[in-house]
Amino acid sequence: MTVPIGRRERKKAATRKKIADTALRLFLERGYEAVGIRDVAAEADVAVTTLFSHFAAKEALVFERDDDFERCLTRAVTGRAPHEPLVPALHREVQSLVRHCTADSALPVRRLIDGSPALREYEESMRLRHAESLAAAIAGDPGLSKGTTANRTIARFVIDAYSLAREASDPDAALDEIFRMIEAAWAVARTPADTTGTAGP
Amino acid sequence: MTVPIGRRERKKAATRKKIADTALRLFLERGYEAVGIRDVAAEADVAVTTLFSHFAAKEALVFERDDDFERCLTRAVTGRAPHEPLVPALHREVQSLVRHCTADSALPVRRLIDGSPALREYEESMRLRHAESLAAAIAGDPGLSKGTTANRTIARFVIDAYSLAREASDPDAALDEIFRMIEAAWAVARTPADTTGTAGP
DNA sequence: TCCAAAAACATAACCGTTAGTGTTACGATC
DNA sequence: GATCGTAACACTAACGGTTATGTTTTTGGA
Repeated sequence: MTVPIGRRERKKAATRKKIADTALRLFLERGYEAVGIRDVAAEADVAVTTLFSHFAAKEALVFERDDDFERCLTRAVTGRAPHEPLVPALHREVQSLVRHCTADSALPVRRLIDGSPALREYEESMRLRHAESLAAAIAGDPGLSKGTTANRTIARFVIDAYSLAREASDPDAALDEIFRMIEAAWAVARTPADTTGTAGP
Repeated sequence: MTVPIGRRERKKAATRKKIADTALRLFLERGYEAVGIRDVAAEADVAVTTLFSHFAAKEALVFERDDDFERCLTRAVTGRAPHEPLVPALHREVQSLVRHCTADSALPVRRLIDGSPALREYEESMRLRHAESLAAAIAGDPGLSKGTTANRTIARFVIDAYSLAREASDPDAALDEIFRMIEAAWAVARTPADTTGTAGP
């Protein structure tokens, strides 16, 4: 009843993990492009079709923990203290995410990704999906209603902040600056009913 | 001296055009994924290798005129009137680009792109490159020096504006709103020397 | 115990892309 | 105008990611 995880799901998870671990190890050892899907499958002792039943593409083998990213972001919106303003909450969360991925322990994987165009491209297209769900989370917050365009725009800007800060020489400083810009942008985003220009009576 | 285009270059351009035209026609007729590279090559009466010597990838067959996009953007920066502020110039240019691609004549191609994940992904990764060269153009302007981070950030925001406005139900209105946000963001971006916070004397 | 669903499997193919290896047509040079 | 280097093109064959097809094994529950 509680969490009756049966043998079946446990085995499935184990297989998935074994594939991911094996793949990452091989990629780090020999380089991403130098390792074929068939190599990974053989080393993990599974069939190629099994591998693809767990992972949608070769690139996905590297981004195992990536729904985490999405969850962290949306939770920063939906789970923040009542009346806490949106942008600072996102700032904190993105800061934590950037620090997490610029940490020394994550360096080998980062180098792996940066070294392969295919992986970089894949990552960017993931970010777009993340931006969409972030926009949805913002849209779902009754406290702040600024209109669809404003929500989606801010969501994109936040994702940009993550990706730009990561590449900067001083990620923390860059992130501060970008979020100052985002704060200003959010401040002037208009509410749905406000269809007038900038003029007042 | 002037533009001595020889037969060779003319033939090359003709081959390229024939391939692109054939590809687009087939894609529109049967759908992008339903047409293989070998189909295009056969119909254009060239070898597969020839096709790939003109186009880096299958997706590139659809985005023939895409350096235009990049050129328009950078020219909007480098070629604007002296002392004309940056953001409005970019606004005008992006507006023109959005209108161009939401025009009725471009609709079939847009549907083609939106209908294929591969094409959407390819387009987005192009946009990233465009953002980089836009950032470079901004960085190259002696009139405005706000620092690398600010430049790259604004460049990304502008690209976002294009991509978000295109998908909006009212592209013009959405673009106006987004550029109001960008204007605000640009206004608070700090100059390279300015390492202080928000405080004044 | 037996059944239906789920998971893993094996094989073979499809498709984009590239390497290797010529062959032709052009433009420049003498 | 004959020669020569080279850019463009062609053909074959392969490589690597991905998918279709159909089969066998494992598992949870009736």
